[in-house]
Formats: sequence, structure tokens, C-alpha cells
Amino acid sequence: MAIQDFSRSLPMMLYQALDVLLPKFRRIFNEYGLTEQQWRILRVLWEHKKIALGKLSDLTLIPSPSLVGIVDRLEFSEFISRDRSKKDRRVVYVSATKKGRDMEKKVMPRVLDTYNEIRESFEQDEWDQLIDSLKKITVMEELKQ
Amino acid sequence: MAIQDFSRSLPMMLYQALDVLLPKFRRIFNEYGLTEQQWRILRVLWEHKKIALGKLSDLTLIPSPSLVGIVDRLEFSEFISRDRSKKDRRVVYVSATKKGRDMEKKVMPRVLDTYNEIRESFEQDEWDQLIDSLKKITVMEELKQ
DNA sequence: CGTATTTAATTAATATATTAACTATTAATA
DNA sequence: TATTAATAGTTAATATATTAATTAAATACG
Repeated sequence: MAIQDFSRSLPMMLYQALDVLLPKFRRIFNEYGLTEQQWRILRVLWEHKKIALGKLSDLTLIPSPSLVGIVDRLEFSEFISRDRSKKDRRVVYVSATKKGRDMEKKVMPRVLDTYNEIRESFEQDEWDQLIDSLKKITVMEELKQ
Repeated sequence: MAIQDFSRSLPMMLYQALDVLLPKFRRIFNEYGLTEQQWRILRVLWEHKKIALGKLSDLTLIPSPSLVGIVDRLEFSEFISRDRSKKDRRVVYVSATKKGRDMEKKVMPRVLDTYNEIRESFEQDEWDQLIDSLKKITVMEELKQ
């Protein structure tokens, strides 16, 4: 094992963790004809009713140029609808249609089951510590810029 | 804050950590005309001399269908070369050219500086705990299949 | 030996990410 | 008010990810 072990570097460990965690969730999404990104958007809309694209980008971590196309396809599939703000005509609001809202009851339970299964394989302390450390990374001043 | 807080879910925290960590590294790669994935491949080749595509996919965490194109472009830029195994003609080996090897001296120090800067903002214990927890995720049996 | 199965790499189709540039609108300010 | 700067969303070009299918070669095995 080299002094600087690439495979155990933080970025690679983060990638690997996602590679292991996500396939099981994606299988659920795909059963309902959703991509992972489409699910993220619906997941946020179930809590927001109406949200500007910029805010949606922040909450889903989907970069705005990608968001445009993903929202296009969700709109085409009639899971969501767009409408432009009257007050500030630069702003576009997005909200879930009935079809989009109805997905919550179907998908969420399955996703939560899988999520809890993962969570239960950690001690509460270790889990909290993990989330805290990740949180700490996201607010690191060294990385702003 | 909802019972199940989407933004603090493990996958979203992992995504966010990567979103915060990577841009600073990417800026370095781009100065040398490399994408992040191209760098990952060179990073592995600097330690391996010669490696099969399958193994390279495992070590870089780049899925093989993506790897084909990325290796194409690295070959076109003359950073690496391909050659097919004589023993098993299904296998394709990849190795760094002189141009590819020479990048190590240029890029690695800058990357290590940035990496150490990040690492130093953690206590050794917390860092080790973080890496351990991530490692634990990558070997979770619950997620195999 | 010949056929079926597995394996390594690749191709194909579609979706998303990255970076830069652009448009329309709004806010700031001389 | 006229001009400049900032903001929200979008487009464009290229690279990569995802999933399924394909090809060529190697292996298993009746």
C-alpha cells in the first residue's frame, strides 16, 4: 500500500460508496419509469408544492444546465408542470401534477425500506458521526473558490 | 426539518461532499488539459505500467462503456497506448506513454497539496473514522444485488 | 471434438454532467 | 432616466454515465 493510496483517497471512497449504495435505489426508480434525477426532483416537489428552478437545482444538487432537460422530460411525462412567475418574469416555478404527487405513495415506502436497511447496519453513533463529517466537508471554507 | 430529511440523507450528503471537494481538483486537471476521468486513469497507470481495461475500470471506478471512449481520447492525445494481449486476445492492455508518465511530476504535487489542505482540516481520528465508515459501506453485503 | 457457456471489450441509445456563452429580465446607480 | 451590472434560465458543445445488446475469444463439458 503506497503512502498515498489512491483507492482509499477521500474522493474515491465517496465515489465508491455511491457506486455501492445507488444501484439498489435505481432499481426501484426504474420500476416506476423514473431516473434517479427525476426521482430527486419529485422528492423535493413532494415537500414544496411550488419551487423556482434555481432553488430546485440547489436542493437536488442537479446543475442547472442538466436540470432544464430533466424538467423537460418530466413535463413531457406529465409528472410536473412549469409556470413563469408574474412578479419576476425571469423565474420559472415547477410543481408536481397529480400524477407526480401520486408517485409518492408508491415509491417512497420502498425507498425508505431500503434506506432503513442500510442505516440499521450502522450503530447510531457511527451513523451520526459519518453524517457530521460529511456535513463538515460541505461547509469547508478552504474549498470555497 | 422533516422526519426523513432528504438533504441530509446519506446519498445526498455523499453527492454534496463530492460537489464541494472536486471543483478545486478539476481546476488543476484542466490546467493540464486533463478531465477528471483522464486523470484517474493516468493516476493508476503511474503505479501499474501495464494494466487490463477491466482492472483499470475497477481501480478508477469508471464503468467500462465509458472507459472505452476516455481511453480513446487519451490515446489520441498520446498520453497512453493500447495493446492487445498475446495470451488472451480478448484482453486489452493500457500503459502510459512518456508524455503520460511525465505528467506525474507536474500534476501530482499540486493535487497532493490540495488534498493535504483538506485532510489537515480534520483531526486524524475523525479522518480515519470517516474513511472507515465509507469503507464499511463499500463492503456491505446487504447491497450486493 | 463440438457445442454451450462464460468472459473482455466494445457498440448503441439515451440521459446527465461540465463549462462557457447567451437571452431576457431585473436591480443598481451615475 | 439611461446605462451598467447582476440574476434566472436556457442553449451549445463536448464528455461521461447508464443500461442493454453485441462481438470475439476463451473455457467448460457432454
